Amino acid sequence: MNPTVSAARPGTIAQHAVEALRRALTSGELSPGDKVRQEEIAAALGTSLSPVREALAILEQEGQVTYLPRRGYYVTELDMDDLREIYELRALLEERAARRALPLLDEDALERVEIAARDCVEAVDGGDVAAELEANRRFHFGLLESPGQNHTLRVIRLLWDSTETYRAMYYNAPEARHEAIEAHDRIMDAARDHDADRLAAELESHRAEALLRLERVLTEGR
Amino acid sequence: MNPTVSAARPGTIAQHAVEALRRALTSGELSPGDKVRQEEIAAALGTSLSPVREALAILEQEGQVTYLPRRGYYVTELDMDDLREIYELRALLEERAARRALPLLDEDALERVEIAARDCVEAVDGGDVAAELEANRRFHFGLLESPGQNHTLRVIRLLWDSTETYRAMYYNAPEARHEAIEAHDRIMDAARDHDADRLAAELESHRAEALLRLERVLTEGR
DNA sequence: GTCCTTTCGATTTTCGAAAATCTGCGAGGA
DNA sequence: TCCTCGCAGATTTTCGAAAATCGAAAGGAC
Repeated sequence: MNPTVSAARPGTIAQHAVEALRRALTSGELSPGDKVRQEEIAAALGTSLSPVREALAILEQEGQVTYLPRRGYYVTELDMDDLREIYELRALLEERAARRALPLLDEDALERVEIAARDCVEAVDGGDVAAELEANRRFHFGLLESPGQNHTLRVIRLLWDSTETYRAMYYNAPEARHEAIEAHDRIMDAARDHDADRLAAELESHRAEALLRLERVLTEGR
Repeated sequence: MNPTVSAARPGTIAQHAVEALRRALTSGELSPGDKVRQEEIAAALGTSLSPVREALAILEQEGQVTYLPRRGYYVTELDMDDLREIYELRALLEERAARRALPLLDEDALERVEIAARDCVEAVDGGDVAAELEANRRFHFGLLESPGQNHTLRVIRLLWDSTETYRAMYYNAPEARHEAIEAHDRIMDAARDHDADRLAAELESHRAEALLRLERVLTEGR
């Protein structure tokens, strides 16, 4: 009935903690190698340790933090080899998923992707990295979602999750974000034309570009 | 000093709970669709709820249990379409991983795989499904492990984890287990010869056989 | 008879504190 | 000087109980 009242009912505190930690990771509050102090997080969220711990257990499975028993959780550090491997896996799985999904994309689905693309533009203009990351995901997964690919998408999502921290790093460069927008246009075109080969090629070059930028960020950052 | 006493010192209680839950899943104590009562598990392990919850959060990420906020955890149910999709993904990723690892396998690595194969035989003879599952994993991952494939293996492990419950189901049939042993011999031969094409083909037929048996178990079980 | 509300026991979720373990530092000895 | 040992504070891990929520049964109202 009342949208403003019922809005404040998403899930558990643990889920809230997962989201908060994700934000901390993408905003740079937590950087690769940092130790994650449970009490600190709990205090910042105004909760006890239990939900924080559950959230960390989840993020550990996603590869965003690394767990050392009785020593705590640390923000996962990836080197260029890790990123390359993950991007190769993504290439393999995403091309396959995109080719399967493309013929099944109806006007509705394309519409949603289009909206996601626009949200990307908006987020870039507003300089909102978090919103950009979210809309970017919506864009890419919108192209892949199709019946019978749930597990494939779960795996791809895992790969995205484990590199989210680093993706956020290069999105801080404005020119990278603008270039991503243009790539999205080309991808969108190919999707609208239902041209699988072109779509695959555009997605590949989009990924390759991202990897290249990551390399730059990583080598100069160190 | 005392091996029986000092044996109980691997990790945290939460990790212990993960293993216990895995055992319950593969032994059939917990079947697909079952609700997992936290208190029940905690009582069985003689612990409080916190470690159980953490364990469940981990298994949820692996896909072995499904979480419904404020309603609890349920053992994940997979249908034939799910299993087919997961096996296709495995085929894609494992062939790639095997081809990359094969040239890098040294005598030591092959030795470890050989031992795993023997442990499989032993477990089959002893009728120990849990030991068979463990040795079987050691066998297959021993062929894939190689530098620069950590993330690939992480993904493959995820795919194995999410079907572990079902793999345990068909390993209850003795003829399936003996057939697996023979397949392992052929796979081992190909690996020793460093014949990538033959290895890939043998792995593929091993997987296809497993999927076929799963189909039988699933259709008659229902 | 059907639909809606109320209530109760069961279960999940969160808390706050106790217990266990780790890290860093400084004293004592080679 | 370098190393080992052991203590003190910080941090993680686990516990036991309180709070919140859910599902189902019971009780009306129409």
